[in-house]
Amino acid sequence: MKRLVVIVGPTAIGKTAVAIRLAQHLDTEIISCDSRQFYRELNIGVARPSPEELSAAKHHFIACRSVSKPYNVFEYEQDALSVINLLFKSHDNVIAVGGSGLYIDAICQGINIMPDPTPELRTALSSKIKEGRLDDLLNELKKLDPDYYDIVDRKNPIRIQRALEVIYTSGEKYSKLIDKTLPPRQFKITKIGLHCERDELKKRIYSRVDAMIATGLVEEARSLLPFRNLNTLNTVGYKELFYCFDGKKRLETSITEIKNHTWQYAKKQMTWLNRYKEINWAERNNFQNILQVLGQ
RNA sequence: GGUCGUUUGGCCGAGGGGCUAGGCACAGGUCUGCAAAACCUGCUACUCCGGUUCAAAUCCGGAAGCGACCU
Repeated sequence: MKRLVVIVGPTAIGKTAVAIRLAQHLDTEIISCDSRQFYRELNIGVARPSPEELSAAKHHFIACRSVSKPYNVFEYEQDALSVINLLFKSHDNVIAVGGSGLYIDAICQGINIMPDPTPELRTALSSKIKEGRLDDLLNELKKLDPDYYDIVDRKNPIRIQRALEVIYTSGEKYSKLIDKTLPPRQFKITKIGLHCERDELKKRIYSRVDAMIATGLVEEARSLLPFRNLNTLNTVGYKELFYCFDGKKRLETSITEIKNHTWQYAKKQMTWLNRYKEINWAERNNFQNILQVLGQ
């Protein structure tokens, strides 16, 4: 049976290096599972693999999109799956690597099919939220889909909006649509979680941020200023610098914030990883251990 | 040395006799199409000493720190 090796772990732990080494070892290619590395305009700030790294092993879904044409999980899942299946025609193993939990789940478990809302509907709903009429939307949701109303995070506007978008465009209950069991994948999945000590990861994050600044993150961010209102630019490493360009913050402050926010991001990634019961943990440096897990 | 002002949690900051804003940071958590996003929970401080009061972070007196001005 074909096998997808999924390498996960918090940001800056060294997933890229492990994935490349493993790709070379298994003579295969890499599917990136990083929701920010999709975008060609984002490079330094999202720690995109270097040209050397990219040529050391074939990567898919790196810099394949523009920030002005964002991906969504469903579209990504479709695309990723077809690439994976294509690769399985000539390879026994394919590697997936990345830090975006939702996207990893989409690859591993799939995601229910739901219709896309029209931009008009989306705008209409989000402007209601901006006007502070979340309660109206909640009442609407309560009426249209009481089951989801019961379980939804009622303080999270994005969740409410999403549910209503789906309900309005599909004419069905959101809770019904997400309830459908997804067919299992036709390939084996082995998840490997990279681990290291907390303080070490923190240090790695901090010094990676310093390295990003040294290699031109500020200039990269400045060039993206025209896109600052796009959601894809609501990203650690850029948003902090935008405030700095406004003169609202000093560069030093922004850099510290990037470090802190990246660390917080890493912690949130861990809470996502905690749901993977079947994960195989390995120390970040222990490649032999990874090979063992894979039975190599 | 004198006068005036100021002193609130790790940081910023509002309030101003009883019910202790808020933000950031930090810690923990949630997650089925914007996910490096969004959201939730926790974190009860008012410089010190004395006084007034049933009750003081809040009023009064003093001390200390800080700031401005004066000599």
